Amino acid sequence: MFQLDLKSRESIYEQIISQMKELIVTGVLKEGEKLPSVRELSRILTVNPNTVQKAYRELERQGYVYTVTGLGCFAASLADIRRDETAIHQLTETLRTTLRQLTYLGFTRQEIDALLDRLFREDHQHRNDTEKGSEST
Amino acid sequence: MFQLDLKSRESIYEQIISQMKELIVTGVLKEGEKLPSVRELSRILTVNPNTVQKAYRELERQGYVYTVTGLGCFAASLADIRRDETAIHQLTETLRTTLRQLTYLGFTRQEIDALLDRLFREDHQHRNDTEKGSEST
Amino acid sequence: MFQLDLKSRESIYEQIISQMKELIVTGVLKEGEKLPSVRELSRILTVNPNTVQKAYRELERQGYVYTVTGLGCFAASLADIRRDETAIHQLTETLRTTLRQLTYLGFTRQEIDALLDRLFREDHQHRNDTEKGSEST
Amino acid sequence: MFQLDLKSRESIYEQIISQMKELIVTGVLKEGEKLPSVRELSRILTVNPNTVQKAYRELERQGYVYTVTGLGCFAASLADIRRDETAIHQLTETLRTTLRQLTYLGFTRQEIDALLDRLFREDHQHRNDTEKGSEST
DNA sequence: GTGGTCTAGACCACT
DNA sequence: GTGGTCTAGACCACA
Repeated sequence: MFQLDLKSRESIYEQIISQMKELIVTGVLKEGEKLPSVRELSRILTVNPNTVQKAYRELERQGYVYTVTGLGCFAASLADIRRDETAIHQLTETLRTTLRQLTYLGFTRQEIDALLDRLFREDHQHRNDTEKGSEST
Repeated sequence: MFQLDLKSRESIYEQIISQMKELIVTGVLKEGEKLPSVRELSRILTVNPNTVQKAYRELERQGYVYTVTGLGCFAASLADIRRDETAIHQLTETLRTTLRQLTYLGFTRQEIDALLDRLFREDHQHRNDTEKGSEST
Repeated sequence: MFQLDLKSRESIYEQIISQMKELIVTGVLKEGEKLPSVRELSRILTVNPNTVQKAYRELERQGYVYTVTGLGCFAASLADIRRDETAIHQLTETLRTTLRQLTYLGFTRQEIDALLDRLFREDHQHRNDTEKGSEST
Repeated sequence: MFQLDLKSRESIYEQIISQMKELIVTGVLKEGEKLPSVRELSRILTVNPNTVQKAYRELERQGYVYTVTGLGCFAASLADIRRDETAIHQLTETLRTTLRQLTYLGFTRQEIDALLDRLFREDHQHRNDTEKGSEST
């Protein structure tokens, strides 16, 4: 379910955040569904509960989950999440920087468009594979 | 010449790296041209010399500059830089992740294409402004 | 009758307390009238009986209800409740802090007065709506 | 400089946040001025560095300070802070609840207005005292 | 020196 | 059981 890379530059709690976001936003975790408890996930990943706690707290702050003390942590509604302008703005800026650097490396507009097309096709393929994988589970 | 933003989450040495890359790859610093010395640049930017030193070392590792002991640091050739498959691969992966996250947030292929178009136009504008600015200097 | 919001940061027993207070103090629950039993309310709200129990105990401690062993929990008299200097003092202190923080954020006395006026009007509207709603029930 | 109340219902890191906000927003800590380092403040308050760290991180997230790794934490500009709509919204909601509860306790609009007037006068007095205090330091 | 992350283990309030 | 806070002490990257 989770793939932690301890050697990655991305810190553990950030990896938990981004992977949990993916589970929620792809619908694997549906609205109102309970996330594993802090202690449970910390056991599964063999990391400290505080690390999971930090990730969950940030997910709540960003509106991806909501917390009920004594009950647990639950996935928020996709409609709410998608209204998150901050996330969109950050992604746009990343995109801007990446495109600019590609042009610096000599890529033409046409080459970049071709690259994007390839990525879209691969992503589409990836999603189909994932869906088939989750169906069979 | 340089714009450091202390409030940015990007560390200072990373800002030096990306701005120096931009100067080289846009041709402001031509092949073989000498970069300011570590001490000089650290004085100009009022940052710690160690910080500039770290940026220069990383630029050399990535092939953007080469160091001649006793003489200083010089811009590498654009042809060499652009042959750097590692950089291209990393940018492609960043692009892939960013596009995927945008689709997660509900963006359609059409909306993403429109966004890319906007970014290209803004970047074109940006480069024109920069060129005019450097001409007058 | 009750509106629990699990997503709220306010804990469930606190939500029960404040809503029960509102029912008593607005006269929906009249002096001496019996509150639903702990078990009954916990079933209605689908929350843990301990949670309702905790809310009732706190309401009694604050003088809003009184318990007759074996019979249940009853609304106290408004006259008694309103003589509660502790509640008034706490609200005054909350008010003081809130007003001060608004001035910190740059609000002038005039802007705060305008804000208060708006809140009074909205509250008046709210109460009219609620009364109509309870009449039809 | 700081007054921590370990018995308070407000947690330590929240007390640090609110008191640091007050120092910034009242101008005791001016824009760009350095806050005490995490370790230093933790020593002063005899609390764990992690607790101070948590408070600083939240202050940064809310835009009251900005962080430069390796240099420290600095007060942000008042102009930026005052554009924080979230804080204003939360204070407005607190105000709404408080006013409503006062009316529940039998307060008339006139009595509440008189109370507000008293609080404004006391707060004005309080601020004059504080300014004199900081002048003499 | 600075902030940032992580572990280990404790205690609390809420359900 | 749940999440939330706190301590003690370690290690890392950055300036």
